[in-house]
Amino acid sequence: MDTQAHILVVDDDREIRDLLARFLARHGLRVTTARDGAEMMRLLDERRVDLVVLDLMLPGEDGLSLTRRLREARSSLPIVMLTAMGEDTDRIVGLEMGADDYVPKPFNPRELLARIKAVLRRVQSAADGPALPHGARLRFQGWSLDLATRDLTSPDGIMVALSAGEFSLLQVFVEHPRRVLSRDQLLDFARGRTAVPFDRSIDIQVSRLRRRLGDDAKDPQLIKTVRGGGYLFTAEVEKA
Amino acid sequence: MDTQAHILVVDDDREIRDLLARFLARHGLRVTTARDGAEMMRLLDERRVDLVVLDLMLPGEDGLSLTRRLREARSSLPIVMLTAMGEDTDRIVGLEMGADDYVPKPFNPRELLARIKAVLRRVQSAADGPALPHGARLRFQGWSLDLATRDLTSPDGIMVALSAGEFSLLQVFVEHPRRVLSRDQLLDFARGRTAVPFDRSIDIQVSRLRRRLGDDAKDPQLIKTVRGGGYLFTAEVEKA
DNA sequence: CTACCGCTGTTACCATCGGTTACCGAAACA
DNA sequence: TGTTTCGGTAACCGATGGTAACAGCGGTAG
Repeated sequence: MDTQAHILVVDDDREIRDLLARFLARHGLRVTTARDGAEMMRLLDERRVDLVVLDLMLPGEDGLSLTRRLREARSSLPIVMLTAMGEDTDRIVGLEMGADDYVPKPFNPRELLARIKAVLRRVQSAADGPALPHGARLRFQGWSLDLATRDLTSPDGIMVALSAGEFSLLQVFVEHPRRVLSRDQLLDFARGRTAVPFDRSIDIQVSRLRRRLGDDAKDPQLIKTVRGGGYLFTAEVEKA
Repeated sequence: MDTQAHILVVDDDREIRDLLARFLARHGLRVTTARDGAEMMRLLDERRVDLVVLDLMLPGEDGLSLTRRLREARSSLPIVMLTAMGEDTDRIVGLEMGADDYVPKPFNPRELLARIKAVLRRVQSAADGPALPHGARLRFQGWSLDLATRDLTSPDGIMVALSAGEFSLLQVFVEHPRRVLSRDQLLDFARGRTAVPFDRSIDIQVSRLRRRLGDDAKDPQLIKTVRGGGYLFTAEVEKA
């Protein structure tokens, strides 16, 4: 990870959350915590997350069900599961798990850290995991974006060249359409960093992206400005 | 593992097959499953398989008998056996029959993975690397690359000479298409070394490879630059 | 042994990208 | 209406990437 990897720890036990947050942060990871599945889902929507540490036993929806839902929604997001030691659970975990790895409780934080790093390394090293499927194109208002080849095609069929920064910003927009994204969120998703005090870099990139898309800031069709709030990608996005 | 090892899982329980297929695939292995001995034999005939995970209890011919037959037919093929818990006799017999390792049920997937990897390591260090399949040609955007003879043929049928370094870089690209590869990964895969501080050697080799492929860095069709990330081979690669 | 040649990495120079600063106009506020 | 705050973008500059030129190395021919 060129920047700090961002770990989301989901556990209902406050002590464990705090312990892990401190321990992992001390070892160079960015950590956010969530109490339950609902909070996890909300955070995943708002921040770029590189890996989830998920407790199997949670109030409300349990870890297994959440794992299944995550696999459907964000198939490639790595999951490390925390399981209680009983044989029953072990069996269930063994059978149902779609997690990338798991660690039995009570666990040694160092072991958890090692497994997190191993999973991150694996995900990052291209040796496994299928590539993006061919022709996984997204369409919006006549435009067409291929996430695998990073090609953008205009409504009249002309290929438009995007710089890396423009592409990643557009990717964030098409993956979160029709909702207001704050500058902080955009910076987090697109660049994996947080804003410094007078940070205008997102404004600039939005301006440049609008130009590529032929969008006029004074009468925007695709990217609307929400004063005091952020930006809004107004088009409907469909997979094709 | 320079290429993905291919594991054949033989078990009559569908849940276990699916669980293992997903778990092992997540950990960098290629997985095929079979329901019984007959299907296993058919698959072994059709594909290169590096290791078999074999359930002892199977409908029809049982695991022990299959192991014996495998040892006669394909003596060196590694076998990891799944045995019902507590049946000491089975384990002993299994090992005597020639399984390389066994894992008692109910098993911990991680333990199975560890044993599979251990066995693969063992056999791989014994006999290094299987030979390339003869005449395995890869095609992408009209180009054709023969991994065995290291010949590259252009869309108009002209043979293009590649230096050793250009070939190995191209090989890395065609084996990992449609994903962003960092300079570190490319250097690691293609040269087996890690980058030193101001290392530009990959940039240079990419530039030279682009020239061979007639690709323009300013409007690349095959190898795209991802600023701050690495390079991306955009073509779809098919085996022919 | 020597001269030559092709391959690979280093150096150096230039183009492009992306973030910062600065300035301006528009919107919100008083 | 005057003031303040926010957002758009031109202009600038450091960082990143492309590649020509060169140097070192090993292989090969004479």
